[in-house]
Amino acid sequence: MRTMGVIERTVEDLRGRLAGAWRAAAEAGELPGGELPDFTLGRPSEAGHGDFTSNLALLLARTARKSPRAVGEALVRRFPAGATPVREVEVAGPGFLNFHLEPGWIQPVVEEVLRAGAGYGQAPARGIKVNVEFVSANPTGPLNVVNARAAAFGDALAAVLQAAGYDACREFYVNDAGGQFEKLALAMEVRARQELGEEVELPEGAYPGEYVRDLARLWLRQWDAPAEPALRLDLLRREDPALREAMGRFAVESVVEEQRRVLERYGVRFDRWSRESEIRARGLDGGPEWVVEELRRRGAVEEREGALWFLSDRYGDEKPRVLRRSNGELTYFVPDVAYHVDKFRRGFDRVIDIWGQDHHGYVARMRAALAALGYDTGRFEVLINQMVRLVRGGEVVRMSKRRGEYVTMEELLDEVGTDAARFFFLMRTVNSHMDFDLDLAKLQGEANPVYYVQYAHARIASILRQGAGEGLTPPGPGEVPAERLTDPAELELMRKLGEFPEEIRLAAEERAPHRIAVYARELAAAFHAFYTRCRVLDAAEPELTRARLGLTDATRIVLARALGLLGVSAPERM
RNA sequence: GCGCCUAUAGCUCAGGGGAUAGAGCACCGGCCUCCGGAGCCGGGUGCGGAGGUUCGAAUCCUCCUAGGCGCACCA
Repeated sequence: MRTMGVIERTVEDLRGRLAGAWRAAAEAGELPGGELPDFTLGRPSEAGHGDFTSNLALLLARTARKSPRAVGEALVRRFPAGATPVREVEVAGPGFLNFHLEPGWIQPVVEEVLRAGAGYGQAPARGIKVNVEFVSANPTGPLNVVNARAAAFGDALAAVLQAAGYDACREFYVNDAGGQFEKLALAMEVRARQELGEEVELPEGAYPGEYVRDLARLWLRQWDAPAEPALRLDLLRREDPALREAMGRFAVESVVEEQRRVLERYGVRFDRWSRESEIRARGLDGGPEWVVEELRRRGAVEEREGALWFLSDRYGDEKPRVLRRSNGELTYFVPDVAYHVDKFRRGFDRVIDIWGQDHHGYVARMRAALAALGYDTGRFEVLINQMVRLVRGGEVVRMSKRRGEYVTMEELLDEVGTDAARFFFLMRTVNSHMDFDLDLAKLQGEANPVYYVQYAHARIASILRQGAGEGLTPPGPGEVPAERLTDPAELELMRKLGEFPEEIRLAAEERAPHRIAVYARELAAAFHAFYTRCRVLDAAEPELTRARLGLTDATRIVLARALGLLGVSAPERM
């Protein structure tokens, strides 16, 4: 049995008492009985409206044939005593019930945070396995800024899921086979020939990126063949499939290694790197051929014009999709289905994919395939990571992938750093297009929201250092005279601390880690306001100092945890 | 043409049925005898348009407009 946070406890108490007031009023004939409506009990939008507010009177007014305010008055008259110290319940506005509590209600939160430490907000394990697959960039070139956004999002989502009690796995799918691979391998061969001095054009079907030159050069350096260029060129011009394949493999491994390195620099570490080549190699044992046969067995395919079609329109897709082309090759789709089946077979209760906007048209067919194979598609989710435009000096930075011109993820990190990049991406919802202001992200100053939050943490660290120098150490659990914390800024800060567990839960449920970024900013703001109003270290007031040190330390814990979920550092000094 | 996403303050964005719609930037004022001024406080005729549902709509539904992205026997 888990212990509830002070806000959860209070909400439950007030809800119960409000329901009790309704029952009592109904029994007295003041209000109609029947079903209790699904009413809200939450934080009001405005400070003057109390600590909690409810819309119950508004919802009951219709069936009661009374004005909402009259219903409210009846509920207030019957409102029973209980655990939470309620100073006043007022009927306000069109009929809201506003609960004004005694300041003591929130004070236990300091104790809760100090007791839980870094585990504050951590939900107990639910025993639900979630797979989060993200980035999964083609191994044909360096990662770009959209990949950086996906990486920040996927990593933070997994962290938030873990905090919410899920068993989350971060996974990267390497498309190291199929058409893109062939294009890369071909480009390697031609680039190597160019490198050896041959005047040869890059053909249409080859991967155009300039970096393939570097890879070809690296490959040549380690090529196990006679060193004479003429001989080497001769070998390459034979266009030997095995040699080309080897070059392709070399390129893929180099690129994947490079991607892994950049991601690690970004603080993203995957639990698993799955490979399309391995899925393909499985054949009838859960591989692409198995998918085809299983769909056939279930009557979901049709032979037409020499190709094999999956009748995906029977499963919610727009139209049938090709599984095997008339030239005998499987489409990319088939191993991809096998890969998703593999995730379910590995025991994941939920499978979450983060895809780029340009793949959203692919969602319906993947869903259809899983449905046709008998999987519950409610367990499969696709989140779409929208485009990123880089803005510098008020101008959109032009990028063209076709011409191989784009800002790489690494260049982005060089320019603004990991903390700013991650925080900027995570301030936004994932499914809306975003402008990334490079100038703002680079600013080491007040304008930059990431520093605002980090500054709060550094400031706390500084206070604690200063206090330690004066023999004023933060109190442990059980040593905080929290009843001394009554300033509005202190109450607001405690309230924010209390909201953290719920924020984690909502961020996980809504797949919205940006909630944590927004929360971190709000928590930092609440601390800065507290700091300005309330002096922490005051030798003349040892009790108050102890209480405020406890609150300060609790804020440090939660700020560090929130930043940690986002993958942003929480510096002691800046 | 069809589908998905988006449209909120001058700019970048939160808010996804509740009261007077928020924050940062920018702009204009204040605030250090004192723990870090990378801070605090104050300053706002904004929900693309039109209908609809509702006691109540930025939020839900329909249509329209604008932008992005898809709609291969590519991946």
